[in-house]
Amino acid sequence: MSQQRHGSTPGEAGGVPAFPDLPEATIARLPEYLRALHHLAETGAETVSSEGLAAAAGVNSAKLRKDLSHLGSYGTRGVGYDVALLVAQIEFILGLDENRAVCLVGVGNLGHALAGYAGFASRGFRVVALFDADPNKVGEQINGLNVQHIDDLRRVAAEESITIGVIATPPGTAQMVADALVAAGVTSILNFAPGVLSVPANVDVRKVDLAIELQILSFHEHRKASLTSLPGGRSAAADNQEAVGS
Amino acid sequence: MSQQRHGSTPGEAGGVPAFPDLPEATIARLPEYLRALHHLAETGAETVSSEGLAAAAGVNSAKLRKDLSHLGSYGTRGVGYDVALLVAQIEFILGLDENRAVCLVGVGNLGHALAGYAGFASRGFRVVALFDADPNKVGEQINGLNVQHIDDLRRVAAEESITIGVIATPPGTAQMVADALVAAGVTSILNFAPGVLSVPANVDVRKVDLAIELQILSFHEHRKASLTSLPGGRSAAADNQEAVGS
DNA sequence: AGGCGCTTGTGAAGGCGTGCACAAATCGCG
DNA sequence: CGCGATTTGTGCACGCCTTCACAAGCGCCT
Ligand SMILES: NC(=O)c1ccc[n+]([C@@H]2O[C@H](COP(=O)([O-])OP(=O)(O)OC[C@H]3O[C@@H](n4cnc5c(N)ncnc54)[C@H](O)[C@@H]3O)[C@@H](O)[C@H]2O)c1
Ligand SMILES: NC(=O)c1ccc[n+]([C@@H]2O[C@H](COP(=O)([O-])OP(=O)(O)OC[C@H]3O[C@@H](n4cnc5c(N)ncnc54)[C@H](O)[C@@H]3O)[C@@H](O)[C@H]2O)c1
Repeated sequence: MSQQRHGSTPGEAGGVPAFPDLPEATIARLPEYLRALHHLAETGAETVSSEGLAAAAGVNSAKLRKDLSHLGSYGTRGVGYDVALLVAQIEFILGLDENRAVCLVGVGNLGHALAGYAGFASRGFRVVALFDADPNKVGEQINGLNVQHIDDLRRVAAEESITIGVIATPPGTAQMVADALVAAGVTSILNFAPGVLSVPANVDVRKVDLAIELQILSFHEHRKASLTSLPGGRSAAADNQEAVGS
Repeated sequence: MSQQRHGSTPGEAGGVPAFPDLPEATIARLPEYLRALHHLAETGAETVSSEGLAAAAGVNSAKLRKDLSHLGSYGTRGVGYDVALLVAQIEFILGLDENRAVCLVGVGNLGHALAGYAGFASRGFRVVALFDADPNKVGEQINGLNVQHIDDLRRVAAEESITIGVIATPPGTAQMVADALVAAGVTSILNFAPGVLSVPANVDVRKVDLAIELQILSFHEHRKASLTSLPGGRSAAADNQEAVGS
């Protein structure tokens, strides 16, 4: 999904096994495990079984075990995983202990909501700067942060050691903004503008496109509707439980 | 990813090949092709080669051809694909010609931005209702739509034939809202609240979690940082081009 | 101390997705 | 009318991911 780079292992010299080299599919699930673990920790659980954690994260338990085994897992047979320990492990692997600095470009409709979102801070990130090109927006105060002009991006990024940038500008300017981010030293981009970004090979891009998500859902709606000729009516054959709830 | 259901092919009776039964990976890319095609159509192109379209969509051309071949493709060897025809085909497959009705639950920070987003309407969807539980929000007018109380969901959903619901409420109430949506007949849910939803097997859920996206990026940052001991500096070895730009 | 139940970690198999490489098809031109 | 250039559609091989099934390990209870 999205535009990833990550070839296979580069010809790593024989020394320290610098990094576990986890499968992409696994690292994409770690954040979900982490969220579930935090939730469990709040309820006072000291340990979890792979079954329990898997249910809380919405995955197969075998998959979970294999995922955790990849990072040289700390589990105890017959008991389960130590919640606190696992949280620390995953946070380290994801690099969340570094509390990375993030900047947001484009403080419009969406950007405004993102700038005020508490979920960033609570999950390992600091939004340290907001940028916009509109002179009317520059100077505006949002959630304790000043909106700055996009031309200051390079300077501010250097000052604050920003490595992650979020793009929330109109599609037409997204590539321009991406170029500016890259020039400012950003090496990871989260893009909300529809369209494909072109970036150097050392820069990672992840894309969030709402319309695409809806269109995928629409396809399945279409498919379901075309099967109404079959029996079965609309009985809700619920099969999974263990809702995370609050 | 996310929580999908879609087992393999159910024991379909011998009759009409009701639906192409496309691979999930393919249908996840169709929307991107569609966006690229619309862009091409605006520039006046009548046909595209697989190479051209693939570049515009940011994928391998072989993959694109295989994807299109799955839907009994309309391409001409030696020429390429007819843009208008392909647009119509993909829109039909995705069910976008039905202009599906969508409702949004939770008109807070994020919900407000979503409610005002023009990208829904322009890409095949009608946002026909907004719901919230907060009496202060009910009655508010956003983008020509009235915010209604969540208790009216069932009635309105029936009246407007709503099949897709978007959840933008706090995590603690997301499951409750999902249950309400399902009870109201919604069979596809796009969820912005972190956490796992439990729904009947006939309901599709897709999840958008910003923090997860950032954490995946963070991992790669962490990995990159751990490789600074290697040569290579920061030369930007750009390898892909064909930016979509405006 | 020994046995029993529980849970992890993993070997192996199967399925899915990707990308190469090429045959088949079509167009345009001489 | 035939030929070459071009581009699609796909057979095939490879690798990744998922899932089952089970041996190995751990703690508790007797
Ligand atoms: N609003 C939504 O709910 C929503 C949902 C999904 C995707 N998106 C996408 O997110 C992007 C932003 O949407 P929006 O509704 O917030 O649009 P918007 O027009 O409200 O905001 C865009 C902001 O970007 C700023 N901007 C424009 N060019 C810029 C530049 N070169 N540098 C810095 N800032 C610049 C503008 O001044 C404006 O403040 C769009 O690409 C849209 O397609 C929006
Ligand atoms: N704000 C963001 O940028 C952002 C980004 C990513 C994810 N999210 C997630 O999206 C969700 C909403 O975020 P937000 O910032 O808009 O929160 P918010 O608190 O601003 O808005 C939540 C809204 O939901 C309404 N609500 C609460 N319970 C309800 C119920 N049972 N039925 C109907 N409406 C109900 C509230 O009245 C409120 O208007 C959260 O789960 C958040 O984690 C937000």
